[in-house]
Order: sequence, then structure tokens, then C-alpha cells
Amino acid sequence: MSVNRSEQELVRINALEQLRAMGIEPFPAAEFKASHKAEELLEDFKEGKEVVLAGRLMSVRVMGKASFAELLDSTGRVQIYVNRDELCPGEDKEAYNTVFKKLLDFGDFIGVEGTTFTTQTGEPSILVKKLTVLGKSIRPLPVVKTDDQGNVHDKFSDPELRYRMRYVDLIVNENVKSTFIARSKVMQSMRNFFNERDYLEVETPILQPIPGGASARPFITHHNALDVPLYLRIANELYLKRLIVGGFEGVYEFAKDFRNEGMDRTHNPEFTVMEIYVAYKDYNWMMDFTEEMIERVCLELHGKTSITVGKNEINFQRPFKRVSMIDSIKEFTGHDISGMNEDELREVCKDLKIDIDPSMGKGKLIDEIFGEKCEGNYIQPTFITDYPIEMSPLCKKHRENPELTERFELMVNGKEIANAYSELNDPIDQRARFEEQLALNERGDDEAMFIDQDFLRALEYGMPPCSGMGIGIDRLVMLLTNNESIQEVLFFPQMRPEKFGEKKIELNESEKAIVDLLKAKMSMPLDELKLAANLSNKQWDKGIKALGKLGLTKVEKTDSALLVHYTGE
RNA sequence: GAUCCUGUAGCUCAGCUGGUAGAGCAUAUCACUUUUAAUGAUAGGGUCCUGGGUUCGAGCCCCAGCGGGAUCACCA
Repeated sequence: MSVNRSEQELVRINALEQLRAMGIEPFPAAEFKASHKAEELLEDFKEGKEVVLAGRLMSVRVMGKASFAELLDSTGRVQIYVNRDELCPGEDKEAYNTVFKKLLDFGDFIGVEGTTFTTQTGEPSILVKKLTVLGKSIRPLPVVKTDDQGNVHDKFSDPELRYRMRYVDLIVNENVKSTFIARSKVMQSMRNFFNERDYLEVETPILQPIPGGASARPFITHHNALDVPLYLRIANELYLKRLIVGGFEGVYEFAKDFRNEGMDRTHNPEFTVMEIYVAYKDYNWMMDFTEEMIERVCLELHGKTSITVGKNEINFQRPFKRVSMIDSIKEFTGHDISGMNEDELREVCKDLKIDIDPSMGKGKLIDEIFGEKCEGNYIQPTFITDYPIEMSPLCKKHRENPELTERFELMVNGKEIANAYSELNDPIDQRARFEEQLALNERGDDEAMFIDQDFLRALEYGMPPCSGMGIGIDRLVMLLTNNESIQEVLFFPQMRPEKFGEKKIELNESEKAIVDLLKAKMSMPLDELKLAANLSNKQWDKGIKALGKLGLTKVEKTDSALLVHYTGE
């Protein structure tokens, strides 16, 4: 496959070939043993130390017989000082003059051996005695520069390019890496928190015959050997509960779920949730557990419980506020919806000017009111409790009010972060709830749930009382790293696939017309050809230019006129 | 799905009322042995997203399409 190379790429490929010609392999196989990482070297910087480092060559500043550059490794940047006579003590100055100055480029991987020292301007640096080529880069990176005031120039900021080429984003935009390190730390803190309590990390199927545990449109696929449809999971809840049935008393999973729905700054088709189920507990216990966990995650990440998110200062110090959904609606709308039927709720929605449609049941209506009028008000961490039963088909009925369930969601910065239940373990009730969902489905709510008969069978064998909680990891990380877009916390957010189409050699109509005329005579005067082609000026112009580029025609200038030659087959 | 914004050199971006396609960085050549957005000189580099249209003439105006972003809608 031929690739159109830019001038700079050709220069780099040429340099690569020259290195080989000199007996220097630009992509060596051998291990390169470094003694330090950039960060540890700078942390405990002493002059006169012999060090070996490996990394990417950045910001090369050649000044005749001496040069400065930066070496970027996974931990940061160190300045290197490459001096001709230090690098080449003998007569042969090629390693400096040719290899370093001409054949190495910004972005190449090199290893350096040398001595630490401090420059006149006070910059800790490495005086390079030996330089090893570790990997050539034939495509130039975007050049991002930061001045001494910390202003970034020519920032690589186009979101499309950043997300499509995250590898480039990670190299040139330093803060991007820290977001993903934070993401890993958040998950690590949570794991530690669970493992200390002897809960078991498990894995459950991603390919499911019935996409249960939530209401969402699934991705569908097909298993050839079994000749059955399979779905990418929209949730893992029903499988984790099966494990509680099986006798585990605490299980958790960091799970990728998949939902075939719209994408925006808080939704990606695949996303990560952490779900945990603990036997013999209820949702009150789970609230304590959740706030303890979140407080700790924040402390371990930031060293404090208070963080800035956008314009808001959010404090994760325990305990979090707890408000029932009905009280919340009363507080923000003045309507007491307790005990209302569907028609009364519709009246309330009308009064509050909330858009509704006939497919919505009681639960959905209440959800709309809460989502419209209440949710956004909860900036500080707040547990909203006791959701209406219609919205929560997997959740146990409230011990005091059969219209409600023992459910809570944790709201932070106006958005839902976690969702938890006292899990429904009554198999008869569970079956009835699924059937109600099915009825809703028939009303047109295309997200109501499928019935998973095997899950019901498991419940019939008996599940201990338990409480389960799920946290959207992407959204939690967004919150904790002060990012407002989910794409900033996913390495590779979903994008429309890029077209790497090779340039079509197919000619369009006007190009064909010109070629046909020209082929007959193999060469003719340009004026005559233009006249004969009978094309508009624009079409002629585009057509003849394109043919020239494709190498099918060549224009020759003679004394009398311009001659067009056909050079194709 | 709707609306608005956007697509120009390797990168970041200018481009006036429609009149020869520009800058900085990067690249190449030269100079320069402690610089750090290194500096100075010279040079090369373009499918102005794609396809139509209007026009003597389109990067610019019109139509259609494609990519991306934002705001909605949708979304426990």
C-alpha cells in the first residue's frame, strides 16, 4: 500500500535509512537497562552521578558544538546536554555531527549515559557521554511549547485529533496522563477498601443470552456455533446476585457495560461500573459503607476531602446528607406526592410544566419530576432515598411503605454517582415485578426489562437478604479529576470510525472525458483539448489538474503552445 | 434526531467587500560549546474536508454530503 508522505516524513524515513547505512539499527532488539527514571533523578538530584536513562527526545536545541534537549520518560522530563567533544572524545565526530544533529529527530527514542550536573541557568541536566538509538519516529509530533511563564503555545487541542490519537495526546499534553493515573488510583483505592473486608472480586459474563439487570437498549451479536443471539451486557447485577445465592457473602466486579444509546459528554456506549453485593446488609448499612468508601477514595487521591469541581467546592467528608425522594420533591416543588395515583401525578407534572407522554407510568412520572426539579440542586454529596416501587423492579419494598422501595442514589454536583438497594430476595414478588415491567413494555416503554427465568429460579432456591450498590466509575473519575466530559476519562472514547480510504484512482466524468479525447491522439495542444472536452471552466480546470497529479498527463511548453501528452497506459 | 459553531501547510491559527494562499512553530541549509518558547540568516512545503452551483474569477457566496464540537432531545 502506498502512503502519501509529507515532506517531513520523507526526511525522517531518509534519516532512518542513513542510520542503517552507518550500521546503527534504528529499531534495536536488545534490552536497554536504565538506572533511573526522570522523576526520581530530579527528586534526589546530586551532581556528578553516573546515570543511564531512556526516553523520547523532545525539544532539541542545537547550538553548534553543543546542544540541549529534553528526554521524556513515563515519569517526566529531564534536560540532557550533548556536547560534541564529550560525546566524541576522539577524532571521529560523527556521533555528534551526523547522528545526533542530522539523523535524530524530535520524538525519537534514545538511551543516554552520562553524568549529572547543573547548568549556568540552574537546570539539573545530564552531560551525555554515550547515546543509543532505541526507536526512530517517522511521523512528526505536534510541537507544543511552554514558556517560562507557563503559557502553552501551539497546544494540541483539537478534541477530534486528541481522542482519535490518544497516544499523541498522552505524549504532548502532560495533564492527560495524570487523569488516567488518577483513574487507576481511584479503582485501586476501591479494591483495597473491599479486599480489606474480604469481599471477593469476581468476573461475570459479558455475553449474555438475556440482557437483564437494567433497562436499556442492548448491543446484539450472534454466536455461530450455538446459532443463538447474544447480547453485550447492559448490567451485571443479576449474575452477581446468583453468586450471593451460591453462598458468597460479599462479591464485587469492575465491569464494562454496553448500552446502545446516544452519546454525549456523559454517555459512552461502553462504560465502567463497579457493583458490589453484601449479604445480610440493608441499604442503611450500604449508605454508611458508601460514604466511608468515597471519603477514603478522595482522601487517597487528593490528600483531603474537599475538592473543586467546575465552580463548586465539594466536600466528601462523612456523613452525607440523606433526604427521601418525596421530601425532596416537596422541598423543591411544594407538591406532596405521597400516595398520589397516576392521574394526580400527571396533574402535578402539568402544573410544573414538565413534558410527559402517555407511555409513562407512575414511577416514570415521579422520576421526571425529580430529574427536572430536584436532582440538579444537590451539589454536596446527598443520598436520595426511598424511590417509588415502579422505578425499581429489583429493589425490596420499603419496610414501612409498600409504595416505596429501599433504594438510594448518591447525588454529587447535581448528578447521580451511585445507586443501591436492599435487594429484592422474595422470588414471588420478583416475578410479579418483572411482569409489571413487561406490561409497561407493552405500553411502549421500550426499555422495560426482559424476564430472566434462570435468575428467578436462582432466587427460588433462596437468596439471603443483601444490599447491592453500583457506582459509575467514569462519572466518579470525572468528578474527582474535575473533567466535564466522559471522553476525557476514557483512553479511547467511541468515535465514528475513521476512513483510511486509499485515494480513488477512479476518474470522474470530466476526467474520463479528457482522457478519452487525449488517448485517441496521445498528445494534443491544450487549447484544442479544452475546446473538444466541452467542459465548464471549473470542471476543465479541476479535471486537468487532477490528471496531472495522478501522473496520467503531462503538459509540455513549446514556443508556440502548450502540448498535453498522455502518459498513462 | 434538531439547532448552532467548525474543517486552510506536519502543528496552532490568520485570511478584509469574491481578485496572485499567509504568519508563528516545525522541516532543510548555514552560523553558533551552558540553552530552555534558544538565537540569527536563507529556502522549501497547500486536494483551502468532499461534490455540485453562481461568477470573467470562489478559501470566501449558494446547495448537498462527510468529519468534529457545543446546546437540546434521548438516556436509572
